[in-house]
Formats: sequence, C-alpha cells, structure tokens
Amino acid sequence: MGKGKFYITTAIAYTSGTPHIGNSYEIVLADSIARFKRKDGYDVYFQTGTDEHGQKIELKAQEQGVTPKQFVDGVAGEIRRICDALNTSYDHFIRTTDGYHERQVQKIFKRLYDQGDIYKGYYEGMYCTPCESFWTESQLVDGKCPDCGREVKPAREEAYFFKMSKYADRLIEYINTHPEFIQPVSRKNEMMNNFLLPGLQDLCVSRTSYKWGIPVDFDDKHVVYVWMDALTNYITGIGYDADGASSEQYRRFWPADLHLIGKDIIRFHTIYWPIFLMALGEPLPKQVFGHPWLLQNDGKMSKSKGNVIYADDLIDFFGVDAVRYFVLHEMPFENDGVITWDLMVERMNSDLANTLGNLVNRTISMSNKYFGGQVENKRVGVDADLFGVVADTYARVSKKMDELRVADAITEIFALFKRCNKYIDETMPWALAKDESQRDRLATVLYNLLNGILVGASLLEPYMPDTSARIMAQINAEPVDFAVLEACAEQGDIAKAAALYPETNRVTETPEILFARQDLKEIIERVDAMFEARKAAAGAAAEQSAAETPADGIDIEPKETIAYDVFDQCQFRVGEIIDCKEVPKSKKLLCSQVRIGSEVRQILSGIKQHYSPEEMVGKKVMVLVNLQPREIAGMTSEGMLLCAEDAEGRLALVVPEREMPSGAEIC
RNA sequence: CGCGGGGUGGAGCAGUCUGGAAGCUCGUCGGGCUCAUAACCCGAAGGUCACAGGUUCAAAUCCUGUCCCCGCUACCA
Repeated sequence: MGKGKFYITTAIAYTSGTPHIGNSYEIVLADSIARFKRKDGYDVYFQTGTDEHGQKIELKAQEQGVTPKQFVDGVAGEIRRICDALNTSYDHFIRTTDGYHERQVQKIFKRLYDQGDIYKGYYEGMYCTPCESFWTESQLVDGKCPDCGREVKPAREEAYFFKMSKYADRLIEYINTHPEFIQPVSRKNEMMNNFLLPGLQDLCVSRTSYKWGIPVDFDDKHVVYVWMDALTNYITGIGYDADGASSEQYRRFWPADLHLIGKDIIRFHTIYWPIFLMALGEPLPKQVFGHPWLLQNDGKMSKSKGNVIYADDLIDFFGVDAVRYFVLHEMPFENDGVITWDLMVERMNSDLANTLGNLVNRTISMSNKYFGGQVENKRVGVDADLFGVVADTYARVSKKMDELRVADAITEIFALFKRCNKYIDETMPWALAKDESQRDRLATVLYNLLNGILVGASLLEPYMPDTSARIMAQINAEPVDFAVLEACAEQGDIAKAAALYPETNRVTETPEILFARQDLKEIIERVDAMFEARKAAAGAAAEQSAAETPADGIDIEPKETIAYDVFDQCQFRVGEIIDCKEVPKSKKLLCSQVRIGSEVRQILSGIKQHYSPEEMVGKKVMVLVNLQPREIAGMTSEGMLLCAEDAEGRLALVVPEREMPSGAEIC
C-alpha cells in the first residue's frame, strides 16, 4: 500500500536577518509537496532549518553588540516562528549550530582530509592590507582594491582545498545519465557549460579571516567554509555519521528525493554537494529543483521605506491559507512571480471567495433549504460531464505535482470547483424545487455537488489544510483518501468517484463564510497606514541610535602612520563650484565645474543623495587637485571634493571656516 | 559596463525545446439566473505574438541582426 519513502528538504535559511515573504515562499512550496506526498501514500521526511555561520553574521552580531550565538538564536527563532505561522509540516528543523551537526562536519572534514580529498595549500590572490581582503584579478578596479582604492599586492595565505577536479568527470557522467537531476532543465546546461566542461577549480574549504564557524578540529586557526558546513545539513539532520555509524533513519531516507532551493544557489547543490557526497561514498540526491523568485513589485522593498512585506503581514490581512494559496498560485515554474496587494485582493475575491467559498455556501444553503441538510443520492438524470471531471481531477493534479508544477496543480482543483458552479446553473435546483415530481432529481443534483466539493476539498488539503478541514466540517465528512481517488482514476470507475459522499451525513445548519470578500481601497489604506507607522518607527530608531552616539564622535579603522613627505605630496586647494549637474545614468554621481584660481576643472563626486545640483553651486569647498584624472561613468574627473562621513554614511562637504578666495592652498 | 530573465488582446501569464487553425485568468461590454459572499452561468469586443530580414508549403515557435523593459553588478577620487 505504501509507495516508499520521500525525503524532501528546503535550503536552510541564512540567519543574517528576518526573511520577507519572498524568502518564506520556499517553505510553503516544500510543504505543499510534502503534504501531497504524504497523502499520496509516501513515507515522507521533510527537513528545513537555518544556516548560521559565516563572516556576515559575525559582523552583524558585532554591530548589535551581541555574541554571534545570541544573534543567530534570535533570528533562527524568528524564522522558525514564521515557518510555523505558515502552517508548514516539517519533520525536523536543523540549525547548523546544533551540536550533532557541528561534530559531524568536523568528522567529515577530517575524513576527507585523511583520505586526501582535502589538502593544505595556499590561497593566492591580490591582498589589500588595510581592508584585510583578498581580491581576484577580475574584482580589481584599475588593479587596485575595489573597496578602498589602494594598492594591492600578491599574497598567499594558508588554506585547505577540496580536489574538485578529481570527481568532475564522474559528476558530468551522472548529470548526463540523469536528466531529471537538475530542474528546470534549462539550468543544466548553465552548470555544464560554465563550470564543469571548462574544468572545475579546486574549492577553498576553510577560512582564517573570521572565527564564527565550525573549527577544523586538527588545525584550529581554520574554520570550515560555510557552504561545506551548510550543505551537509541534509545528511547530518537525518543521522549521518562519518565513521559509518549512521542511523537507521539515515539508511532509510538517504538519498534525498528532492532538494528544493532558490535558483541562485544551484551551483552549490549540483556541483559541490554531489562531489562532497561522492568523496564520502554516499549516493547523490535524486533531484534538485531551483525555483524562481517571488518579487515585490510596487516600489523597491527597503527597510527604511518601511514597505517590506513579511509573511506575518499577509497572514494578518488575509489568513494563512489565502497566503499559501497566493504564493503557490502566483509562482510559475521557470520565471519569477510578482506579489502586489492588488493581486492578492483579486485572487482572494475571485478565486477564494467567489469560486470556492460561494460554491460551498450556496450548496449547503440549498441542502438545508430543500432537504433539511441531509441529501440522498437518488441517481436520477445524466451528469456524465461533471462525473468525468470529478473522477479525473486527482490524476491531473498528480501529474502536475510529479512535474513540480504546483501552481498548475492548484488550477486543476479550481477547475473542478468552477465546473460545480456551472453545474448549478445547468441544473437550476431552485427550478427543480418548485416541481414536486422533480424531487429525486433535485436530491441527485445536490448530492453530486456535495460529492464534488468533497473530492475537491480533499485534494486541496496539501495546499490549504485549514480550508480543507473547514469545508469538511461544514459538509460533515472525512477527506477522501488519495488511494481511493487514484483507484477510481486507474480503473476508470467513474460511478464510484461520483458516490463518495456519505449520504447519511447531514451538512451544517449554519454555514460560515470561508473567505470574506476584501475591498481593495480599504486594504490599501490599511497597508499605507502600516507602512507609515513602520517608517516612523525606523526613523525614530535611527534618531535614537544617533542620539546614543557619544558626543565626542565616532571611531573608524586607523590607517598606518605616514611620513610628512607622503602627506606633502597631496595638494589641497579651495575650489568654487560654478556649475553642477546630475550624471544621468548614475544613482550617486554629481558632475561639478570647479573654479580653482584661474582654471576650471570637472570633478565627479558620489554625493547625489546628499546634495542637489542647485545647492552645490556657489559653495567653496576643499579639493584634492593633484589626483590623477580618471574616467567615471564615461566622464573625466580631474580631482576630488573632500567630504566628512558619519556612521550612517551621510556626507558633508568640507568648507573653509571663513571667506577664502578660490584657489587658496590648504596646507 | 558585465551577467541573467523577459517583450503574446486593457492587466497578469501559458504556448516556443518537438513549426501546422492564437489560449488561460482577471478586467470591460451585453445577456441569463436568483440557491449564494452585489456572488454564479453564457456570449461579445479586443492581439500585424517588440522590430527587421532569412529558412519553410507553413513561423509566436527555427536562424541572423536590431530595439526596449526588469533584476543583480559596476560607478561613490
């Protein structure tokens, strides 16, 4: 009876900040698949969790003045709460700071080192000493550090590397013989052409530049590279042991049947992860699906604007199931989907309230009105078309789910509800009710509707579990087992599919509204109010943090001490801005004409967000005049205007404290 | 500037791989119905499938070139 096991994972969420609705989409998608597979007879294991190491988190924690662990505890808790709020049915929530995971990562690293797949070498690149950063040739700007613009020099640093090249051929072979491995297939060629076929470079799998990671236990200067740490969650979470003492659960569920991930991290999951597994001698996951993104359309999302949409907001406005319906329905297979309040309201009203909610409501009303809530199947009349749809929908949905086309699967279910609505108009129960001789036909019609709703609501359970349960309560029935629907479909037993509703049951006397229609104008007003409040809160927080800044100012990274003659090489003069324009293609640049003594120079500055061209004109400012001219955004800049910058990145031009002529030397 | 994704009736999309009568949802207009959440059902209008060439009996679909839009990135002297 069982169909075997099904192990599904989401990517583990990076705990650098609270996820917005676009990030939360993945868990809902995974949940709908997990729930479908469970109902479909599989032994499902569904894992999600959080990825909690790395430099970025170390920095964020530092900024907030807490330890990295305190920081990730907060964010991970929040992420888990959101997963729960979205009613997702994960079996295990793994954190990469969990003890069992960290121990296994260390063991795995040691084992790969012992067997020669990981070797100690040197990371070589261009190094910027003040920034403490390595850069690749392609990242350099004019051969200089892209961050600070200073000289970089070749440097090498001890690091551990993984011999990717050793396994590349085997991976190419695997990908070629398993066309279903990378989904959508369009991604497969990208990986092959860009990484595998040109030749895989060995991967640097340790870091010494930060501490917040899993230490390499035999060389504790190093921490394990975050991706190696993160990817292994898929096996450590179900009991893998690098020394061969893996759990029974691991032996049952590995390899994973589906890794659900965002399209941006396909490379890690289809190249590095399989190769790590090969090195460990473990089988490869059966399928990796890189799903598209759910984007927010109405203006750029940003915390300072206060218009980021979180899962919580949508749940407040529309309820969990409407949110689940929306994100699943709006996400096509290969292209990014869009989320707007207009679209939410439209889906809510036309699909959930009108098509589904109203169907259930009118059917129950009529059942009560004409038969006191208990409808027998009198089997009078011919309703082949309706029966065909009822009997067929499971197969259609199932096929779409096999292709991971969840949005299309839901559409199939709603096609059934639409067919039921049409059936009401075709049969006109209210007309039948006026003719006593049609009483059995009337009962048949209502029975068929209840049966159609039963089947549709049963199929809806994986996507909208609460709604499914609410419909069941209203029609007083248990969800139909998928095995029954499958059997009907396979045997072409339409008669059975048309008689699944228990006719001795009585529907509720007081049908509640499943989904209330929403007024777009009202929603928009509430949304605006919410965003305004948030914006104000963000502003207040910023002010408070500014107020908290000590009166004696801010601290910055000190530079090396320099000799006087180094300073003396720089020539600063007072310049008067006589004209200023925006650089059209740039978000940051203003182009000023600056009179310095008798000459006029063109100077570009990244201060568009702080000064308008109008207010620039007439200012006398401090100019570094003997800087080598440079092309920026297609224009020449002959010098540099000097600014002070505060902790929030606000800029202020440096001007002479009392009136000075243009061209005066600053020394 | 680099990389990626797109341009199909008013809006959002499918169809493009494997050429063969241009489809879905929403909106609009007209009609029907009154069981129901001003809901439901039917019908209509509306598209030179971004543009220009080419291949073909036949192109939204294949080939070549061009334009435009979006995301990331770069530009902060």
